[in-house]
Amino acid sequence: MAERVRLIDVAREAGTSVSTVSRALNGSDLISPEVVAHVRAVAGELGYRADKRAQEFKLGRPLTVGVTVPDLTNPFFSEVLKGLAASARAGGYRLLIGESGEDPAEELRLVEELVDHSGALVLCSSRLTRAGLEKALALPVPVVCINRTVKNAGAVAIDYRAASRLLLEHLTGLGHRRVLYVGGPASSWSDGERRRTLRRTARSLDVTLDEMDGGWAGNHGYDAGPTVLSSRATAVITFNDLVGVGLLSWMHDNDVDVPAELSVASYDDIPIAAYARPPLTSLRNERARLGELAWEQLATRLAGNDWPRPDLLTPELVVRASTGPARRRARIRTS
Amino acid sequence: MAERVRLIDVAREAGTSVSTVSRALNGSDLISPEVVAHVRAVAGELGYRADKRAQEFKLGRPLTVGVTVPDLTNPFFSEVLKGLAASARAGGYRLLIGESGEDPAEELRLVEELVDHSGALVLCSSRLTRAGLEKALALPVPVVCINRTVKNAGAVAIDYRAASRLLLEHLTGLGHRRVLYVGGPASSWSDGERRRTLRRTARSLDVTLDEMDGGWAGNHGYDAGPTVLSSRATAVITFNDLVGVGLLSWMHDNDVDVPAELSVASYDDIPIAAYARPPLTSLRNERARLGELAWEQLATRLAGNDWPRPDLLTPELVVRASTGPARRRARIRTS
DNA sequence: ATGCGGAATGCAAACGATTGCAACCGATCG
DNA sequence: CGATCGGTTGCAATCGTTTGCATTCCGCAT
Repeated sequence: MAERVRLIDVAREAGTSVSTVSRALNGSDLISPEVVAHVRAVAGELGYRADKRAQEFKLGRPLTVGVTVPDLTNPFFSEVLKGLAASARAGGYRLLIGESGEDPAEELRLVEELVDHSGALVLCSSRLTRAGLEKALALPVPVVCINRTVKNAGAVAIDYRAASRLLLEHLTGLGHRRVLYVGGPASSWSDGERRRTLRRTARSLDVTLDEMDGGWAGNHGYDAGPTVLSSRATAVITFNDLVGVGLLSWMHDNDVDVPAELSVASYDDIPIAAYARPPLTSLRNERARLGELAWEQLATRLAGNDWPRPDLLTPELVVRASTGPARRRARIRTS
Repeated sequence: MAERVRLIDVAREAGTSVSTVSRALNGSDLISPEVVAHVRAVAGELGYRADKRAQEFKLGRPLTVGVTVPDLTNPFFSEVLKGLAASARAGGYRLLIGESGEDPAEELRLVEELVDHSGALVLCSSRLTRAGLEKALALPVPVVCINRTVKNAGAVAIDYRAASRLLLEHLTGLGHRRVLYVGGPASSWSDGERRRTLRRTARSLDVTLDEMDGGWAGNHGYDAGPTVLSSRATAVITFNDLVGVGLLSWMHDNDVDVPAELSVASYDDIPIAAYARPPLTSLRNERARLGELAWEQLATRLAGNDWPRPDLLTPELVVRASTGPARRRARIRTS
């Protein structure tokens, strides 16, 4: 923890003015090469580092992007952040990350705070209410939504219509006619989309779709076990892999044979899906790409152009051992 | 995206000077209550938001903490971040998060960048080389290390000595005399600590400890399967749960009965450990608390005091079905 | 009436950097 | 030999906010 060196210190030491130092360091062509070399040398010696706060303040544009995510520990969001961080960094921007804890009110507070420090906002799987979202979009910075489509803002999302179709076609192909969806958090837009598209596709495929409420974590899936077992569905689709793995775990504990007695499939294909027993059939999506695309939209906008059209990412079905042919008759077991 | 409102705009509209507006908004007692009310009203109407960049610049202290983590998608780090973010936020600070991708050189670059924007640094499970760390500590901001002890800096860590003892005592209690450790990333200080303390404890418990190199993710554990199986150990300790789950998965695929033929235990107890089959015996640690403590150290230091002594968090062994009595004789199977 | 004190307010100087413009230099040209 | 010019350099203003100090205004005591 040494003392902070300022431009004026370098100037004094180098025997020039601050303007000269500034120009030398920033590579202006108005300065003679020898002076540049000298100043650079002195600056290096003194360990000068520009005060970015002063710099950004003077230049007027914050090189920071504020990001909100519902939950940092969810692998889906971590990977989106990974992609976003890498792209933003390449573009000279940094990420200010805030976690809302799946709470719409907290997310709004977060947004208000982040905007004060950022030149742009990325809302990842925003749990904001309609009104909250309007408020966010009225802020004096560009906003991109990931996994939530809105007007007058950037938007990148998973193509849930395609996703749901892939899942249901896979299951009907295995002979399933009755499918249960174990839902996610009520405030999640993507849960809504999953339900909507599942319903619609189920209708067109002549599949009966049951729905139940769930959540986003492993325990939500585990706890759903009894209800799932007592339902008449032969296949289950869970909100995400964490829920799916939790459900598989309950089935294992209760000696339900997956997939012989029940098929389980899910969205997202996070790494552990492959290591679940049985390995979980899931929809792979390029989450990191989602972050990259969000940045691209933002970059376009920051360059002064209009918002590009929303990006939609089509997932890919990864079939594993958790799904199999529908059993022929009703389950005999008494739960 | 509206126009930016500045103090001077509010002042003009309210018919006062900027100083009055500033004082009114910041709650100085030098201003008459009516004026305060009026100014507040006008500011609200105009939608004034202070330019934090200018504010922090003027006040001279950056209210931002830079954090590096090796990998955002690792649940261990996510939870540390969660705890850190919450505490820092409560203290009026924000987090600037950077991901090094497990790469020491990249982490150093990251540190250099973060420090320009932050008033303090937290290095989470730093992969920095000794020299890199020295460099970081020489920076003009206070630095806290999580899971890596250093002098002249803040430090909070898991008590790996206690951790390793808990694991080995559990295993010896089950009759295991030969244990294999599947290691983590070479650049990880905590892997070094785990090895060191395991060796030491093994000696004192008269257990034979074998070691092999591994990594930090599920596939590292899965890939370690053949080597593990062909070893003479009856129990395995993995670097972390991700590796452990991967290993369990391989054992399942290859019909090795865990824990009858082989016991598996691990560090960290991330949520999925409980949902693995069999559920994984692991060491629970309060990762979020690690983040909170890091903040507390930082806060003490920022308040002008000396660094407090390092915090050590003692983990707790969660025994699950992946560990059991040692088998009596050498394995017969041919891998 | 004058002076004085306290409360409320405004003026102006910072913070550390960037940058338009003026000033300066030596050399070249008329 | 003085004016001019291109190439360097320094002066000073500026970004939006905070804050020490001066100023104003009031009432009240002398």
